[in-house]
Amino acid sequence: MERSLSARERLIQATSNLIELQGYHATGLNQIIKEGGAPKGSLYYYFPNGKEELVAESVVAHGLAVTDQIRKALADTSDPAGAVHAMITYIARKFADTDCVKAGSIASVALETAHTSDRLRTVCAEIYNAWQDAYADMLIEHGIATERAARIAMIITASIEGAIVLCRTHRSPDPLLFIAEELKALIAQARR
Amino acid sequence: MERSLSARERLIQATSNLIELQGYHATGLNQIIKEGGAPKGSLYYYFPNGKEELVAESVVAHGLAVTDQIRKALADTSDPAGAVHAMITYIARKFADTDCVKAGSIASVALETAHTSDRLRTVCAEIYNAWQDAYADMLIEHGIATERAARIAMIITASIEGAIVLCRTHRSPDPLLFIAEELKALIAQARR
DNA sequence: GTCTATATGCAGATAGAC
DNA sequence: GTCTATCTGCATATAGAC
Repeated sequence: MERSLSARERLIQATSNLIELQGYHATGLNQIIKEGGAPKGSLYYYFPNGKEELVAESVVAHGLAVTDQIRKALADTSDPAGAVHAMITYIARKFADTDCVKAGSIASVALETAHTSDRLRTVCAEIYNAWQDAYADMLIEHGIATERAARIAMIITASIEGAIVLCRTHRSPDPLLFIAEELKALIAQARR
Repeated sequence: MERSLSARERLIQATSNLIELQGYHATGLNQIIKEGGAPKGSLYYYFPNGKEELVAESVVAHGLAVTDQIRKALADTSDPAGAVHAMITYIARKFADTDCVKAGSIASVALETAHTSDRLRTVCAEIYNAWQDAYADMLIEHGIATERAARIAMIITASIEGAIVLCRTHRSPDPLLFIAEELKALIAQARR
């Protein structure tokens, strides 16, 4: 872990990394402080509400960073179908390059906490909305009607999150590559 | 829990229900035996390898039942796009009727165990393949080329699993209803 | 602000009576 | 085959020294 970051930042980073790899319940605070190079006292100093608060901040930080990446990947293109296709193949490559782990999903936190923590459920919902809005805005800019754009943005978000589940299960980037093709076809057809 | 089922069956049923609601790590064996009405001794008598074995059997049983439902829902139709649409709206209704919980997904087990249990990861992979094959067979029967059918079957599987994550996060069946529309459009277009 | 030692509880697993 | 009592370990969280 980078020593240049503050203890607080290191804890958030470590939390993001470990939770993406292992999930929410399987990741213990002892492991987080070890990986983040900070003692337990600091954790409860910066995050008085414990694990829920630490994970909430970590999901927000991660989610907003991904939102930026999505918006940048889709900006200034004349080919929305191709841009979405390129973005997903990029995710697939990153996934393959990290031993079939890192793809930027928050699905494990969303699934594991939706039923027990309203705070974490709401945080995940807001991040998903931000991602979906990024897709929808781009589609609307290219002439797709608002309601249709919202639906296509929804299937982009859902199929990426679902494909990441399949990629991890099969230990292969193929599910992401397959849905990239089909989403490209869907968007191209919607513009006619 | 039904007293007519054997203790073994009750344990498997209870495991399926609790894990769909809470996830893998959040569901304890003590809760499973309480809900299933069986003592811990019976659990380790029937499942000597403990939680991993119990959950593996439970995922297989659940997964095969869902495979049957998919195949039945798609059999004997002249309209593949409409059949997929109807099937997904049926899942959305069941989800809404169960306080936004039950939709038949195995994503939480898949995500939580992909990195730590090869047995559970493989079991989930086989179930996902069975679902995907059910979609692909139907599409091929209706004249879609084999490779395209495999890709569409993949996006059906991925977007349903992903939409269920979104549905649980937003506490709404809308994500499933939205992807049902778009998958219908995609399949209809592929047949032309 | 930083760190360690500890409290409390429940997890999965096992031993052994019946 | 069925059941209970118990083991060991790690979880989150806290108290308090420095």
